[in-house]
Amino acid sequence: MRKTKRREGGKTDNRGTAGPSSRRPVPETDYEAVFRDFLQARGLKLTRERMVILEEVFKHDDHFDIDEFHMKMRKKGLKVSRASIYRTLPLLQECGLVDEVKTTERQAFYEHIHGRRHHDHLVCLSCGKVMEFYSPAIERLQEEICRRRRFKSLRHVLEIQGHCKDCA
Amino acid sequence: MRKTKRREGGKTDNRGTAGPSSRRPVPETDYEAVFRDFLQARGLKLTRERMVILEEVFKHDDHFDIDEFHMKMRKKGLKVSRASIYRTLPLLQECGLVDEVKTTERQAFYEHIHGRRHHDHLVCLSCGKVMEFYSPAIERLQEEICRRRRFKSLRHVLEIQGHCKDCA
DNA sequence: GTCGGTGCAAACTATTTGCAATCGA
DNA sequence: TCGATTGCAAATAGTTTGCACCGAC
Repeated sequence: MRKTKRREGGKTDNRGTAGPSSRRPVPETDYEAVFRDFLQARGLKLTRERMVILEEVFKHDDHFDIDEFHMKMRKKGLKVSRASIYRTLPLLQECGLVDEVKTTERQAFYEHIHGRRHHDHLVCLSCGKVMEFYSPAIERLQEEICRRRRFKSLRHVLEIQGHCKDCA
Repeated sequence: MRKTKRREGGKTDNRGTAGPSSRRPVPETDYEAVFRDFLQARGLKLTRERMVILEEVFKHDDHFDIDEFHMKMRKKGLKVSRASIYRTLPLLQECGLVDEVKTTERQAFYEHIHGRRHHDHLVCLSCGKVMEFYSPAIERLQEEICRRRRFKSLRHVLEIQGHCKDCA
């Protein structure tokens, strides 16, 4: 075994992943369009692998790491190498579809952010569960701090570690 | 070269690191006593290496990573292996003298916290400068969030990334 | 047909660990 | 003395990369 797995999760897709064969006006979900446009604008190719990865990313509604992600795809019979995943996720990040989530674990975690609001995390050190929260007040205070220091904030990471109510 | 160095920094010590030969009532700085007591309580030995590392840690007034730390020691002629540093920092962390700082970089950063207040960080993505800040209001809001979720908070990491006023 | 992309395996980077020699209590 | 600690080198773990073949445009 490679590491301490965090939750299994990854609920199945329930966001309209209508196949390209459906209604005329919206032949593809918007994240596909975003990625497609991004690739085109950069002169990059739209490969089968990239699309498979994109779809899979949007089927995860929570954080995932690359190893877990890769294995899940293999189980489904989707053949994409780990290297391609490592090469594709940064692209998805660049076009704003995916966010890299920093946790205390060694490896990187990702989550799709398209259509989701920014949020921060509560991480349970016992069971590994990750909960999201969002505090407008904290966001505002952070902006205030940056303004005072004349710091141009681009992103932030707020992770609270401890024990969830089930593990306490 | 091994990695993208963050600032060089590490201002020289200006906190009373009075040599053990100074005034009678305080023959050693308190962090030394803390470490000594901790080791004793755990039946661990006070070795030359551990002491050298401890002293060096308290000479850094900002974040440092292990590689940088090790090289700085070698330049000073202090012979301690990287392995010992890797083994000693967790001890210092356990006794509350040192904190591991999570950043977006791959490697771990450390900073001594003894006698310092908890604080969070502003990290400049251009020059790598790290600024500290502390917001009681944010701390309070975090506690509030944890209380509502019945989450027992043990620590948190808040890092705001962006560009400092010199790099903007 | 032309590059860019893919998969594989080897390379890298940060960290951990087994082991024999060494050292503190 | 005796077990804990050290340094070294080898082992891990996550990620990146060189290269030959393949496929999107």
